[in-house]
Amino acid sequence: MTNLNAKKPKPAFSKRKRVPSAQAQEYILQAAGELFYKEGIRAVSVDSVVEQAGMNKMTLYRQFSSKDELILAYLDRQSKQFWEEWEASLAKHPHQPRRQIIQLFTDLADKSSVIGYRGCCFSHIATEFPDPEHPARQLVFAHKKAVIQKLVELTKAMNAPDPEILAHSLALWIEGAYAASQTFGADSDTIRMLPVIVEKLLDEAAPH
Amino acid sequence: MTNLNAKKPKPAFSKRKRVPSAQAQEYILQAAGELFYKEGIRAVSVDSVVEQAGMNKMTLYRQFSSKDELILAYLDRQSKQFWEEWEASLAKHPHQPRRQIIQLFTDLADKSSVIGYRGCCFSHIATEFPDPEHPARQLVFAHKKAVIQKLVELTKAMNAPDPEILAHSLALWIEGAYAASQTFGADSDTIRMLPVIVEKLLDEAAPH
DNA sequence: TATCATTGTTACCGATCAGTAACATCCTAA
DNA sequence: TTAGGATGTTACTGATCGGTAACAATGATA
Repeated sequence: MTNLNAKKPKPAFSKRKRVPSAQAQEYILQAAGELFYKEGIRAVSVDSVVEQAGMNKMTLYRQFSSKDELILAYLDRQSKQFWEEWEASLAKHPHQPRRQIIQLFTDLADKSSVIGYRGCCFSHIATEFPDPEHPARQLVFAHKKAVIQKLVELTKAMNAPDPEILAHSLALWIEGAYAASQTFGADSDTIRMLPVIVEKLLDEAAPH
Repeated sequence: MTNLNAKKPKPAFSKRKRVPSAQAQEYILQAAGELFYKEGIRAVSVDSVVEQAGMNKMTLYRQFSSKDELILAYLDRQSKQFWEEWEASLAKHPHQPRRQIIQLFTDLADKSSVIGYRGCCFSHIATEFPDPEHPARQLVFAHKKAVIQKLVELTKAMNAPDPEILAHSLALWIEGAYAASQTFGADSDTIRMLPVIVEKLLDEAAPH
């Protein structure tokens, strides 16, 4: 009752296995990736990340000094994965920028049609963290800027008369697809039309 | 010390003014509108809404049975405002659907360039409430569907050969503009190009 | 074998959250 | 004048949040 400092002996089951910090970090980032994307970043507690990872909260806080830092690590991972998928799309049609662009959108439409798809995790950040000065927002800014830059390279490579305009048009559709996939779910007319309208735009912007 | 049930007499300043419930509701919805949009819905507490409104928490809970219900009322308001602005854009060029569409995007670009603009509050909901069955999500779904429907009406009115395709193309750009304005802020190349690319698309989709 | 940094575990902190009970005060209508 | 419903105010609940202290167990190295 009054013995506030009582130490419970605890059976000390010692079910615990020692996990090297690098692997623990991996588990935690994987769990964070799933939960943040599925449920939203603010909605996911550090405790639930830890539980999903099968780790202990202290283990997390020994790797990441705060939830914010965990979020940054999460975004870093997502960005790497994004560019891997991007390059995978391009690799299907080497040196054919027009077909590469169409492939990007076809793959995007495919991904958007998977149940559980929730759009772009970077856009989620922009919504969930209104302060543009937040470090996570800076990562979002850099990421989206890089996407436009890569699109410009592609539209230049296909000799579009106005590569900037075309690239921004495409970038807006990418963003739109992210949003639409969230609103309308896996079965969306808009998403289904996406590759078609891109092809039409490319035809008109730079006849081949 | 131990007198837990002590009632503090309170000077009873009686600074309180009685406000009829309808007006209280108005104050609360106005405060909720500002805060939800600016800071995000999950990030805004009921207490802060109440404080911003200059009301008391009980006053809020006598009008809205829960925060969720307040959110629904907030969305209802935003939807009404959205359609008012939409109609205002159309009214600038009666019976000229092509110019009406361009006006919609011009006005959208203008709004997106205002400091503090945070994109589409309905898209925020989709991000912040992952459960598609959430009543707020249903409102978002209905709203976005209505937008596409209205766009189809416009593209049909301008005798586009494929009004559905054109309408969805435009809808994707609207969504994209919302997202881009958040990422890049008030000074965005993408947003600046928006009216131009729309005009180009309209020219090519349905020559006038 | 002894050392000691690393890892595992529990219990806790103060803050904040959505929501409510209980009571004080006011205003209107009869 | 009075009764009673509407409104104002305070203080509270139980849950959850991000983050930490303190200590126990472990295992590689010397």
